[in-house]
Amino acid sequence: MPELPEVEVTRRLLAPNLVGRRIESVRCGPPSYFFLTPPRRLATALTGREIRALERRGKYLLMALDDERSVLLHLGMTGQLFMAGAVSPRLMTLANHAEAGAPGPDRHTHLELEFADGPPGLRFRDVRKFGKVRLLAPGQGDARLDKLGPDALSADGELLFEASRQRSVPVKTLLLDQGVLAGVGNIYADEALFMSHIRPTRGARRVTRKEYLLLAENVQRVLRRSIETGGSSISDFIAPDGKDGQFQNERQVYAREGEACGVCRTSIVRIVIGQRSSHYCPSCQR
DNA sequence: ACCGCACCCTGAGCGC
DNA sequence: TGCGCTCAGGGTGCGG
Repeated sequence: MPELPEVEVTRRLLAPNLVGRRIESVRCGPPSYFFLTPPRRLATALTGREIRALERRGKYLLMALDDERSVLLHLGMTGQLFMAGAVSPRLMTLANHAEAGAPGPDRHTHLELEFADGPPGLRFRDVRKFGKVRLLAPGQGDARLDKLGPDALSADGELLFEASRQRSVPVKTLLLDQGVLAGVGNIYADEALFMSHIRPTRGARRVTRKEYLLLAENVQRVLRRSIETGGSSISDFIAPDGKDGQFQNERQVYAREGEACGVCRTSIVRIVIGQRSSHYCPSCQR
């Protein structure tokens, strides 16, 4: 689900619901791949704390607490952060399952926070458990964050060009490298390359400076547009208020294999690059 | 330093 | 209806 736009939409809708509120109780699911900090330790640390801020770094969220500790969150592929009771038109049972007195708690909801001032609480659900939660001590960094390149919302073509010179990978792979540019994922990489008329298979070194300048502009453009429309709700993403994003309706190539290119009517092609599906127009992108 | 690949996990959709 | 297969927007860790 979540690339930069979905994470940013999540942050913007969540922040007003969280900042300034005090955590009264915490419920964690069983220890799993999902918990980088053991759930019991996490629950103890969070209980009684007030949330001071919610920030985004690339596809990560950082929740700052009033004791100078913070919580690092990542949504993985299927993570959903939402306020309890949110009604999702597509995934109705999902958001309400735990609250609606359904038979037993939702086995995919791994973290639940209740607040001292009453409902709604916060829910973190993640079917595939590729998401992550980690408690950070005061001043403690995180190797994952340290490795991130500049944020993709301020993508810089000169930097992309520089980073591309010693790389032998396809340009698509370069765009997905979070150490080069933080926040671009599979959908927006394909879309930005289409907008820039660059074929995703082309070697990163074969892309010119001028093309990287255009590509950086289009990365910014497509990310901003997606944020405006609430992100892409293709399979799992719902916003914290339960609403669907709308950007999937504006996709030009992603998951449009066999459909006509909106510019030239050529059939969109799907191939695999670096174990990820990639989509492009063989006529518009060279 | 870089690259390709296996792997982490669960569910949906498809062909038979 | 059921089975087996493929696919899915994420990232890490390994060996070459």
